[in-house]
Amino acid sequence: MSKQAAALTLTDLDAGQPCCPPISEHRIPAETAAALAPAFKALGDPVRLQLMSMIASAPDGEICVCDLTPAFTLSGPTISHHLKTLREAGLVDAERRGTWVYYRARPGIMRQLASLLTADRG
Amino acid sequence: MSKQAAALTLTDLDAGQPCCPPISEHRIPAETAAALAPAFKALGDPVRLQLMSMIASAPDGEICVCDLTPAFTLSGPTISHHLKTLREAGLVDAERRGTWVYYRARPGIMRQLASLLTADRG
DNA sequence: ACGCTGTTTTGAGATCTGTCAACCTAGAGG
DNA sequence: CCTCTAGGTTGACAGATCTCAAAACAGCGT
Repeated sequence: MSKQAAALTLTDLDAGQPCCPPISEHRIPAETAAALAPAFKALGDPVRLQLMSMIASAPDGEICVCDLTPAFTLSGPTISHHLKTLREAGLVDAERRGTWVYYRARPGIMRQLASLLTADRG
Repeated sequence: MSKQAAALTLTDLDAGQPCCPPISEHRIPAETAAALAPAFKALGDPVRLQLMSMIASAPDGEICVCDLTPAFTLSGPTISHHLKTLREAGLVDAERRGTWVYYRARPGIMRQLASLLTADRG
């Protein structure tokens, strides 16, 4: 990294909606890049991208860790670590209900990442 | 990488257009995740995200490295390294014309990444 | 209280990443 | 051929990341 000044945090991105025009229209300032990069970084691992997909496409909007773990040939702690990374990136929320923990996607940030990549011109 | 079976490569993603529905609609298979994750990973660094933004928003569709480097307080080799990462992720193309090297965004992959994140429901 | 199952945390090791200094290559212009 | 500038490559180092085993924590049963 480097030194960022004002520091937009990732949770800020959930509140305001448009955040910024597509990168094909305007250069994003350094602070915006610093705020958004961690979200892309979190999606930059095959396991996490697949986890994110499973969570986002869950029929009830949420999915149990017990349904996520057996989909991979990875240990429980490793899946838990990746889920924590997605959580800290602000991409998902977790809720414990009794024995099981359920994960749910946060649509706001995903929408912002998508709009950032969407080119409105050629 | 590792050992994936069919192995979609990143350059494949440029050809076919829709590649896959949004992750909020269907789980993406492991091969798709493995193919797309490197692109997200490349965007997961603040410097590269800003570089990508500068390239994608360049007025003539392309921008000289000599215009990119002075925008950062980083050494030339470091910028060159990040540009190589973006190149290998299939996000940009480079062309040398005389003394200077020009970078240009590849719209296909960006569009696919965006559509992957775009939720059509909820 | 005890044990059992699901999930997270901790600790450790191997690999990867961001950065720079030093060096190399490509082209322009004498 | 020589020199100058624009970029890229190599080597090295500190710090981050991925993974697992072991331990800890949280609830549910009995």
